[in-house]
Amino acid sequence: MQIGELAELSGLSRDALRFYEKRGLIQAHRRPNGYRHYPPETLFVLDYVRMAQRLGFSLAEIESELPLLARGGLSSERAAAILREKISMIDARIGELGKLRTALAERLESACPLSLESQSARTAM
Amino acid sequence: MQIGELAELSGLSRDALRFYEKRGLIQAHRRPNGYRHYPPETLFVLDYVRMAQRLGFSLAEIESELPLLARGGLSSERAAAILREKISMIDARIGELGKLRTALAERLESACPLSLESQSARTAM
DNA sequence: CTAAAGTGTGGAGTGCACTCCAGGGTCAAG
DNA sequence: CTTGACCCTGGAGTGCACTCCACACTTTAG
Repeated sequence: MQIGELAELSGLSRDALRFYEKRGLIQAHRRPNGYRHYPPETLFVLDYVRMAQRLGFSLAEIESELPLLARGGLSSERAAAILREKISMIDARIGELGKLRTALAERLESACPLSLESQSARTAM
Repeated sequence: MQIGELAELSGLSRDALRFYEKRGLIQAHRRPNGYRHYPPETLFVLDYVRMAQRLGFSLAEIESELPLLARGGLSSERAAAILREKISMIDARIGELGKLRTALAERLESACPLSLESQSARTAM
């Protein structure tokens, strides 16, 4: 697969893909003519990157774990530790979202969903 | 409360607070000497802003709903609709996090948590 | 009265994650 | 053999969310 196709399938721009390659998030083989050639798994890597990114992780954070997970650079225990840490970060984030959801839902159920000034100190929203 | 105290209590910089004011996220009264004066509720607004932001909403998105929620600019129905929309966005996000969590947990339980290339197409991570 | 700490403004600078562009090579179709 | 679609590189530009700075005024402590 060359860059145009990958761009289309992944929904990312060619420039973004080249940028990700520079940062080490994805890799490409080169054809004799210099064109990049991607294995199909690259799509899964990109899916993961995009999802993690949408959930608030920076490319730097994604970068630091992805090679470990995808290309097995380290020991199993180390990788497992990273996974566990990541999972607890996700749990924390889910918890926060739940809190925010509750706050919004309460406000929605209350007679008057407006005005923060008047309701003052009861909820953080 | 003046800006220094608010900065300390909220964990934001004075510059960030002045920036938020320019954008309309918070408001300050002015003392005769020109100093900003904040009512204590500002802390709740800032809590909300920070939480929403950490969860991936841009200031522009937060901005567009906050005045409605906090200062009651529109009708109740409109505000309620915005709240409902926001809640469903949150639900969607929680769902995505759950999927990501499952994918990571599966990988953790599998004998070899490493290598994406070798596992290929089963999970997107 | 002076020094230090706090506040004001406007504007330039920063880091991130791209995006766009100029100038140029490659390849398949007609 | 030309035309159009695709690809390459390096570097400049963009939008967001701040952050830093210079210079000036105010307030508080000694």
